[in-house]
Amino acid sequence: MLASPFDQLPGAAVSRRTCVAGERIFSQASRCRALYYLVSGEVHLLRFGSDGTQVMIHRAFSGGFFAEASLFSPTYHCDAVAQMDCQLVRLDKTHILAEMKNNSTFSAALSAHFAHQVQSYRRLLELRAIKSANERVLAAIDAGLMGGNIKAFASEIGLTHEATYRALAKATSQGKLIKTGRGQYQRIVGQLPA
Amino acid sequence: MLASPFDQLPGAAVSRRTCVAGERIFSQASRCRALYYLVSGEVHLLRFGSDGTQVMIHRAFSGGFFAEASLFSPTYHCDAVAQMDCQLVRLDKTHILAEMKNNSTFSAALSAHFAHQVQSYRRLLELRAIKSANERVLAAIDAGLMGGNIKAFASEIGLTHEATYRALAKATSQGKLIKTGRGQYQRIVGQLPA
DNA sequence: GCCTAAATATGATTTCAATCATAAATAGTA
DNA sequence: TACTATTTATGATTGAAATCATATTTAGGC
Repeated sequence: MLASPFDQLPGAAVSRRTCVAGERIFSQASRCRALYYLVSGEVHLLRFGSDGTQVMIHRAFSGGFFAEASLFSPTYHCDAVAQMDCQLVRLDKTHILAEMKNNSTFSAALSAHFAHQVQSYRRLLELRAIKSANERVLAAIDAGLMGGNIKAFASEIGLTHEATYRALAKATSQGKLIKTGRGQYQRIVGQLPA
Repeated sequence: MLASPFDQLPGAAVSRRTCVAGERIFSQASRCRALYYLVSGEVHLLRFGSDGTQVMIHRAFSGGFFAEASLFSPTYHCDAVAQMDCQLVRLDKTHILAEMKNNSTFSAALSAHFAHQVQSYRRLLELRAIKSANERVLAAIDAGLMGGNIKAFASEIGLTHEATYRALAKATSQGKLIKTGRGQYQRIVGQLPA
């Protein structure tokens, strides 16, 4: 089941595919022909700087989209790498652009979708501006960014995994988190700001 | 003259206003009724964290928009502060939402506008992930982010102004920049990556 | 079940931007 | 013009995260 507004698209625009862990779904600078909906699995969007350092630009989970912003771009501007076996829905770019012309409800919903993305990037920017690793990690957990993997979480919030592990350990010793298992932490809600 | 796609709006949606340097155009959490086009001047969008630190979320210059992403939000999620005397165009939110329903060309263009914003935030995120202050400053100049004021530039790229001045001085001494005046620097294009 | 690889975790050291301090140049203003 | 505030600029010190190193635990493949 596709999420709004893409559920309004004609059948010809939609096709299913699977990919295995580690697979590159598309690469930076390659021609952009589609965007994707993730049915299950996890996909990371990565950009490689001129010095070889990689930046995680987006983490897509089940029920999320990726590469939407490339709709208006002739080429992809990042790499998409499956972090595990994934089921995904391919949404053809030309069909989407056509639907936008014909269906104002669809384009209005698409605008809203992008506007929310803009806001989430602003929140991420705000989060990454927190200098203290300890505070940043807690704020990120409160923002619901810690899904599953600590290393990916660390990368998303702009810290090394070492600094993240240390912050998690410290917050746990301070009673701000409880450790429910290896790599599993839960926020003590009583500590949330009023 | 309004930039696309907002030039398609009916006259009733559009009104002009001016504001003076330092004026707060809107505040975080206040009701969102309009978005703005900047005819002349400069406006900063700032968010204040729970610890009091402020983050620059966006810098709008002549010919740019701000608060577009709040179109689908009942309240503003940041403060807008005029950095100098400004002329701006107020675009009524309800009119825009109505136009989106009726005019698919308008909504398609609006989607494209937001998609480009998403991409520019991704570029900013990538830029801010560059750890070395020296490299970050040069990358930011190459990305065309240095407009006018060094302190605002420093804030936009997530560095202190001291670190930014030092990086500018160092790059100048290394011949990567030329200093054309107090606070005025120009990139030596021969040094750009191939 | 064994072997390898990756994630989790923590210790030691270094590095570099933040911070604190200060000064000169400029802009604004009374 | 004199006075104040701000920006530009640089020096000294500090602190905290990056880096390097090394176990341990877990997951996955054969």
